[in-house]
Amino acid sequence: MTAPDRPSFRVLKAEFLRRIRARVWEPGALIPGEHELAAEFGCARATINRALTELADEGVIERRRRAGTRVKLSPVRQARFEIPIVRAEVEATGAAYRYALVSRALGRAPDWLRALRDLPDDARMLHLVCMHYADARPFQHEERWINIAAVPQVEAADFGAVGPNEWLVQAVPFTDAEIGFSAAAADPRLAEFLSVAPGEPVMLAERTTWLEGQLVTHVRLHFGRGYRLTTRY
Amino acid sequence: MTAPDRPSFRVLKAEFLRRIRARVWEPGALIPGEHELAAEFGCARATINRALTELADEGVIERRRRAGTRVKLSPVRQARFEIPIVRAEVEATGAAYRYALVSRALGRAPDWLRALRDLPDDARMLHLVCMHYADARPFQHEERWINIAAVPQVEAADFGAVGPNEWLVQAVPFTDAEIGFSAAAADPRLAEFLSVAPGEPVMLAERTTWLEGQLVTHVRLHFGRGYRLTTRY
DNA sequence: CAGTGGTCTAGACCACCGG
DNA sequence: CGGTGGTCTAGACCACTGT
Repeated sequence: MTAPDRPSFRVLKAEFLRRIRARVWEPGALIPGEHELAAEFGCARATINRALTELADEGVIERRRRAGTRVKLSPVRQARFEIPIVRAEVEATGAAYRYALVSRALGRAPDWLRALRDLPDDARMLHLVCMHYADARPFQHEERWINIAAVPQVEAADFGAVGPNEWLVQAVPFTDAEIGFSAAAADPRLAEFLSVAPGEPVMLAERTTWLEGQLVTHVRLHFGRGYRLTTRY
Repeated sequence: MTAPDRPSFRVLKAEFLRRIRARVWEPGALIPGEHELAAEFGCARATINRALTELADEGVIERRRRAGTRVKLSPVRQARFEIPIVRAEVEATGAAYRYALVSRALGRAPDWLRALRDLPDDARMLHLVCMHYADARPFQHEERWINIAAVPQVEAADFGAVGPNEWLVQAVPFTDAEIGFSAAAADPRLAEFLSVAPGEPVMLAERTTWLEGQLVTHVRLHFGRGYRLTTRY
C-alpha cells in the first residue's frame, strides 16, 4: 500500500468533474461544503476552494455564500477566442502580411457612432480606412474611428507604414473592449476591396474600446472569403 | 493619516494593470519578483501571486520560473463567449421558444464527416434536422449527426418534443468541443426555413463534441437574420 | 444570526530552468 | 546550482444571505 498523496487542486478538479459527469453529484443538487470535502480528501480547505472556484469560473457549478455550491442545471459553456492583431493572425497562417492605407481624414464623429457610444456633438475623430493582405489575397478591410480627445498623439501618426491596430496597441494598451461578430453582405465597394462578389457573405467584426471609460476607438472589420472564428473548449 | 489597509488581490491587479498602462512597467520588461512586491505592498506573497496569476491567465503578462514575470510584448487578448443552449438563448430575449423536428433518420456518417473526424467507414449515425423559433420567427436551423456508438440510448429518443441539444446536454454532459463560426449564404432550402432571401448572409456555427476522445456529435447551426455573437473583454 | 464561501496570512516545500 | 514562480497548509477573519 502506498500512502495516497494529498491531492492537488488539479486532481480535485478532475475528481469533482468526474462526479458531476457520473451523476454522483446531480444537476441542480447541492454538493458538500468545503470543510466536508477538505476532511474527505485530507487536504486544506484552500485547496478545495481553489478547485471549486475554477469550476465555478468555467460555468460548471454555481456558488453562493450561505446557500452553498450547486451543479448547474444547464451548464453555460464558454468558448475563449484569442483576438490577435491582424499581422499576427496573417503570419500565423504562413502568409506574408501586407498593409495599405486607403484613406485618412479628420472630422466629426458620424451620427450613428455618436448615438451608439454617447459621444459629444463636437467630438473630433480620425477616420481611417485600410486594407490587410495575406500574400496577395485580401484578408481584411478595416474602417476605423479614433477619438482624438482620448489619444491626442494620434494626429501626428500618418499610418502609412504601420496599421492603426498595431499603433494603438502600443500607444494605448490593455483597454476595455466590446466585440461583436455577425454575417454581412459585401456591398459593391467592399466587394472590390475584398475580391469577392457583390452581395457575398463576409464576416464582420465590430469592436469598440475604452480607456478609463473614455471611448478610444470604434472599428468595423470585414474579413475576406472563408474567414472562420474557431476554438476548442 | 489613516493606516492604509492591506491591499486585496483585486486592488493589486488594478494597480499592476495601471503600472503597465502607464508604462511604469514597459512591454517586454521584467517586473519585480513576488517577494519584492509583497514587501512593497505589505501583504502576503500568496496575495501577490493570485493577482499576477490572474493577469497571466488574461494574457497581459507572461510568467516563467526562474526567469521571472514580463509584460507581454503583444498582448494576446482573449474574448469569452457564452455558448448557451438554444432555449436559454431565445428565452433570454424575452421571446417564447418553440422547437420543431423536421426529420430523423438512421444511417451511415456522410463521407465528409467521416473524413473530417476520422470515423470508421461503417459508423452508424442518427441524422436530425430541426428548427428553433423565437416566438413565430425562425431563430436557428439545426442539422446534426449523433454517433450511436457513443450514445446508444439515442436510438430510443424520438426528439419530437425535446431538441437534441437539450437531450444531449442531460445525457452526455461536459464533453470536449470544437466550435467554429463563419458567414454563409443561405441556399434556397435553408432560406425557406429561416425566412430569408436565398443567398442572404447568415451566421453558421459548426460544433463537434467528443467524450473521452470518442466523437459524440457534429452539428451545423444556421442562425436567422441579425444574429450577432457579442461579448466584452 | 448562523453557516457558507471569499479572502488573506505566514510559512513551507518543491519543480523548474537559466546561468 | 540557486532563485523564481507554483502550490499547499492551518488558521483566521469577514461578507453575505437564507432561514
